[in-house]
Amino acid sequence: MTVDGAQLWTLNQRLLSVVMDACTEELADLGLETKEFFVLAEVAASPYPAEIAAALLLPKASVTVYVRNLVAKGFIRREIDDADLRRHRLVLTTEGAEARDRALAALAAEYDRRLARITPQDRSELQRILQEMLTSPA
Amino acid sequence: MTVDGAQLWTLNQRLLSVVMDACTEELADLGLETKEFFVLAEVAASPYPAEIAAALLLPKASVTVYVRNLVAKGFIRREIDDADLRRHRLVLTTEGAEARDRALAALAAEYDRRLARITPQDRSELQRILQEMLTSPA
DNA sequence: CTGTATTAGTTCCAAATTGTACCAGTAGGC
DNA sequence: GCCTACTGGTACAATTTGGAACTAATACAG
Repeated sequence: MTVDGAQLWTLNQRLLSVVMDACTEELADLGLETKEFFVLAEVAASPYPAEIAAALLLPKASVTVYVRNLVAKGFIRREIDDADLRRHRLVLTTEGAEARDRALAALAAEYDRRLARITPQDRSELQRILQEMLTSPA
Repeated sequence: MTVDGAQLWTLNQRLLSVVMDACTEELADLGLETKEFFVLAEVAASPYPAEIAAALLLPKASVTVYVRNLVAKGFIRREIDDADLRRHRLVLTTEGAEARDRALAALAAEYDRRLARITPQDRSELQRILQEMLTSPA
């Protein structure tokens, strides 16, 4: 079971990498770097930089950079939080929401596509292991 | 379905990040940086730097760096490939194989543990979506 | 009120990452 | 053989990333 866990983890990891890599160009067309996209996609759920950093396990300093870029590109706006003047409440612009939705759609499409396209062995292995893991919870 | 694909991707992505993050310290105890671990775990399947770069979607220059570190730590050895003198055939040392196995075990344990521990909503959502995706292939 | 501790966000700069240019070796045409 | 095109790996420079120190604002004890 330990070995299977490792295989599962590896396969899953690889699948996500491949999907992300395949979408990099599409994201670039939308004007988004990979990391910027992660931040953009998180803004609605976590409207403050500190929250984003915690949610995405990114250093605060990095979030500062990505937020700056996203603001410069017009995808988000900073507003001062009246309740706490230290906070920068982040707001999606119309363009930002649209770019995010397109990006997520591209990612989802690629994910589905790849799952059907990875090596048959890898795929059935992934399916078997996920199934097993999900049907016999610890 | 597009939305679900995006949710699935996001949840999965987050789960893997959290697992990796949780294991970082354990890997460090084994003497491994995260990226180095990826390379170490790939050596058996892809014994040449160029193969590793292709498999892990890493730049060749980065693989050079990680391989150098792994060699310095005594986890792998470079051998010249008699059939092609440009190639560096990479060989796991005993210590390397052991470190890799320990690292994979740690990762697997953490993965199982986290799957049982993420937010109940997140978890059932993940389960539902994965199930759906896997039982109705495109 | 003050004083102390904590938090949000940024800046600074060292460290990690990676694009590009490079050299060595291989493959194949002629 | 020679020449050209290509591949494997590395080195160096330029960019990106992130730890630590910093400033501003809040919280809350006394």
